[in-house]
Amino acid sequence: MATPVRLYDSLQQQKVAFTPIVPDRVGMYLCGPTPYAPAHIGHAYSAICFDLIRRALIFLGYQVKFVRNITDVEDKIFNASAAAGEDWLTWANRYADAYNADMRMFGVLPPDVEPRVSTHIDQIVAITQRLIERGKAYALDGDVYFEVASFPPYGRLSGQSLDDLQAGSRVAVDERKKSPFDFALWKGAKPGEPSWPSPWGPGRPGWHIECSAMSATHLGETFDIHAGGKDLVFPHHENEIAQSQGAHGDETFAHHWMHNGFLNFDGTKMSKSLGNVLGCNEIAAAVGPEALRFYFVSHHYRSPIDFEIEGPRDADGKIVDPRFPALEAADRRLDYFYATLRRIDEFVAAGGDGGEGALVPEAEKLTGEAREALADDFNAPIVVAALGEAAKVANRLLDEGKGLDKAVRRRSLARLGRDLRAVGWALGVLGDDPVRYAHARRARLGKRRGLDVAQVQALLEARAEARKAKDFTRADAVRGELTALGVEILDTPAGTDWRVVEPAIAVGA
RNA sequence: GGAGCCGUAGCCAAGUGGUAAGGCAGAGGUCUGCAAAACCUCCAUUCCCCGGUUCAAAUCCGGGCGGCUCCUCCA
Repeated sequence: MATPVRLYDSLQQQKVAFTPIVPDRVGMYLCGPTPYAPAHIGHAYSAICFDLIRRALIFLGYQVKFVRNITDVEDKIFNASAAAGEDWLTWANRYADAYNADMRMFGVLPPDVEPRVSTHIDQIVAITQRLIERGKAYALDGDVYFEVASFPPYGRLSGQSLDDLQAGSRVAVDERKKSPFDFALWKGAKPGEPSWPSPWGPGRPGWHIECSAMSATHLGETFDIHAGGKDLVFPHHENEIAQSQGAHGDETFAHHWMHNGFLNFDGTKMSKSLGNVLGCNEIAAAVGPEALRFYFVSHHYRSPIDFEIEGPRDADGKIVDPRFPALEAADRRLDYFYATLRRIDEFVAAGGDGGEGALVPEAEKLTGEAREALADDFNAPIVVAALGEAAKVANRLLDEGKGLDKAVRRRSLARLGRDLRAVGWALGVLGDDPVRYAHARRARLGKRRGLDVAQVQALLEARAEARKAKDFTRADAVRGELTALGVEILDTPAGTDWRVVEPAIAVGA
């Protein structure tokens, strides 16, 4: 049986007990991207937050069906592809593929179903028709609008009344509509835009209806969890509720709503107009994709997350060669975990896992602690702390073996290695091979430093010779040269290993 | 104008009624030819401020102050 979970439900605005519709199974829908440009780290944050929740549910024993859509019929796609003189669907597909490649890089599991608007037009037309039949929508000059007044609970999710919205409206009012808040389910075709036939003439879906249609198609009219970025609460999710319940009944649709916090830069939201949008690749090249993931899961998914950017500034105050201190710290911490795993692996490989039997008590705590923390609204930061404790125990066992039964020590370390990986999986980290990770990290940092590996090797050999000859003055001098290059020496009984450290951050005025 | 979030050590960050997790940085130590790594010890009588409720509050309530967001496309 799966571990009972408490989660924060944005509709009820409190932590509630999660009761799946079918025991031990979860149907989950996440609003996916509109692929018209390369993905930025805001996309990654949302995807990673809910990938974490999905993995945590699986870790806790649930069978999860995870649906994440691709909104491939949308103005932004039409505009961008038209400007480039390319077919809109080809354009959307290319960016959808790029999005998926980026998310894979960040350890996001592919969705079980990835529905696209372009292949669900029939379902969208059907649900629109049903809304008209039920008196919740009206056709108007080839468009179809949802009539907000027909759905009294409107505004419940975002905690606003229609009156409040009316008062502060900044929307350009379309006079034909019955209410300014009525929104389009179907938009009549405009010249040069793709369109599909419908009972109201050729046209295409409005923005919100696709999620109502696709969630019902793949998860049913009623399902467990609907998730998305906090920014989607209004109007997108509000409208989804109105459409779905309008079409299928008041008790239908998502049992729980979950929203992740915003991603900010130096305290301000990321937005294209501010020019502070950061691409996925830029981050991956700087600190490695897993460090970004580790940084994200070190924060609770509902908290806003802030990026610091530092670096020398040019005359206009714009940062050149941006650095991300927090992400670099995450990268170093990740390196600690992988180094610990590597030590464990080598120890177990050399002498076995000790077979069955008793363990040191600290070596069997991790999984239980992780389960408890994840079951309480997916508290990943607590899990990260528990991982740290487990790694510390492992390093201690590796350093100090005396006074301890040999088999107990081996078993404990083998267990810690397994549990670190199992719990790491739940967070989407520590899945790489430690040796490969170390090499990739060294290569990445070496590249950033412009390191000449042959030169490093030569210096390492020179130092080894000097040490062999007990010429420690010379050995230390060579190490000084290496340090200046950013190379850190790690002497071990097995030989000398090395790694690259990040350069100090120069903060410009 | 309406709605909401947030404010915990030098920094990052959990905790949301029972007496402040964890990480980074810092100090000391073990180990080491010396280092690095790893490990050990120390590092918030206190959670923006002021009132209130309570046996008990960082956590609940009221009032301030400060920061952010949504109401328009946005992950």
